Amino acid sequence: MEITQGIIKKLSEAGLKITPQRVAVMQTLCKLRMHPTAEELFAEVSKIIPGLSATTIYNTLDTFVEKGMIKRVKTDADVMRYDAITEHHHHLYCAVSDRMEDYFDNELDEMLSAYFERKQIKGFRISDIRLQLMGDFNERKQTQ
Amino acid sequence: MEITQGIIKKLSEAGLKITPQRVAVMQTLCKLRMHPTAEELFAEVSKIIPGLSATTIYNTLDTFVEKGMIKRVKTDADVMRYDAITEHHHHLYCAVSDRMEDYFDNELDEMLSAYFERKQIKGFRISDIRLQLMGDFNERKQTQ
DNA sequence: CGTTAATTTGTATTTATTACAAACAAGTTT
DNA sequence: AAACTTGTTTGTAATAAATACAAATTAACG
Ligand SMILES: [Mn+2]
Ligand SMILES: [Mn+2]
Ligand SMILES: [Zn+2]
Ligand SMILES: [Zn+2]
Repeated sequence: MEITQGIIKKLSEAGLKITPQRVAVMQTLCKLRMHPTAEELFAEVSKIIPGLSATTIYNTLDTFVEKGMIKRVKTDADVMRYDAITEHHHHLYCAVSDRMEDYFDNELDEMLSAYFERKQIKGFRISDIRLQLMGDFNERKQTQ
Repeated sequence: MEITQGIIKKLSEAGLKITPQRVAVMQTLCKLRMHPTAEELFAEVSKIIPGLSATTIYNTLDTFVEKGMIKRVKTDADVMRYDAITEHHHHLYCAVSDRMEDYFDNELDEMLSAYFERKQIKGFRISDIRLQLMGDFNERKQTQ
């Protein structure tokens, strides 16, 4: 399992013990590209680790966030979501379906850094520019 | 009270009954420029309306959002926040202090619409572009 | 005023998340 | 390999934020 090896490496680099729970959570989060909630992850990871505790999901996600291995993302809804992609990127988001997709755009990023290098904001030092592109996915047939 | 008149006008335009609770919530939300949470609003509005129910805050905010009179905003933390400003704008946000400030920038907006008019995203139609500028407010003396 | 429908309130409930301590297991030491 | 140590997981209980619901209240209208 190539993927598993990568995860194990990441875990030990972060100084964390390699547990089946952690491996499974990271694996699942990488697989689900939908920015799942803790509950969604709990359901999914439980398939791999029967008897898994919900608390472990929360613990694990918190730990991963602390170590910078994953990121939190928020939508307009009242649940925290998680993102396996830690590299800088933006999000496409449809408020109606609460669906969120990743958006990478280097040209955009360069344009924005150039812009804010020129136009400083008084009293604020920017460390990261996140775009949330609101709109709708041209969902096939809007039915369903 | 000029301000109160404006609020009353907005309420009736939205087809809502003018209640002291609604007026006080809107008034307070406009005054607090900090994107308060429902709980913060509850505390603040309670000063004006003693015996106010927390439920009323939630009801009122939901109604206002539905009518497009206010907006929800989210930070990395686990609470919903509300914004009296419905005009298009962006946010400066410091994750450490969980502080959020408004950011208006027409030049930026024009640059971005021009950019995305040219560079279409397959399968997604943009309706709004929201920037979250992460960073830190040059807080005087970082102490406290 | 009196009527009516919308709104508010209080209470109970749900959902998401966190706190905590005992049980357990990963990684290290011998 | 067995014992040790410490971090991790688990289950349960608690909290926080938000929602459901029905009775009490009140704004708006005639
Ligand atoms: Mn806003
Ligand atoms: Mn919550
Ligand atoms: Zn993402
Ligand atoms: Zn704002």
